[in-house]
Amino acid sequence: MVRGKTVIEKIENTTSRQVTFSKRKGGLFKKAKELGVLCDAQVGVLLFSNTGRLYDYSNSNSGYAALISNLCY
Amino acid sequence: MVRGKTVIEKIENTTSRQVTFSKRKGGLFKKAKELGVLCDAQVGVLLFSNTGRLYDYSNSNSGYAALISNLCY
DNA sequence: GTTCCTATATATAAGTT
DNA sequence: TAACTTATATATAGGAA
Repeated sequence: MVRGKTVIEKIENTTSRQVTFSKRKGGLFKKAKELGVLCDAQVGVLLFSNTGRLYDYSNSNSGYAALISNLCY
Repeated sequence: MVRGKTVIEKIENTTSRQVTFSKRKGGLFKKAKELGVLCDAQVGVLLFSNTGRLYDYSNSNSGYAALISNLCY
């Protein structure tokens, strides 16, 4: 998005990929949080990095479980 | 973010809130998709609007269930 | 409820420390 | 590694249809 337009394809360089993951994870969670507040919505975001690590965000009063529960019933 | 800086608090006007929800939902899903491609990550996003409607995005090969499954085991 | 327009706010790639 | 900088790409508020 900046010094050179970003092409949306897998970043092959491991270091760059991890840096981008960290930055965009922060951006995505921020956007999710804003959407929840602005629109009075329940929001959940799940991420598994390609190293298998889990990251998540939720603004649900009852945590992620409540969101999942809504899915199932 | 444009004609007047947006304050992050609940939008009281119902019409405006729904329009913003629709627009930001699109933006959030797009960001989630980009993160998945750029960083080779599995991504899931769940949204419940305040009218109770469910929206979701996932790039998991096996669908959202696979992401949830990873959470549980 | 969606889609286009466009001025401006925001996110962020690459570089630097 | 992680944090800061900043130029630029991108998202988006408000308006209109």
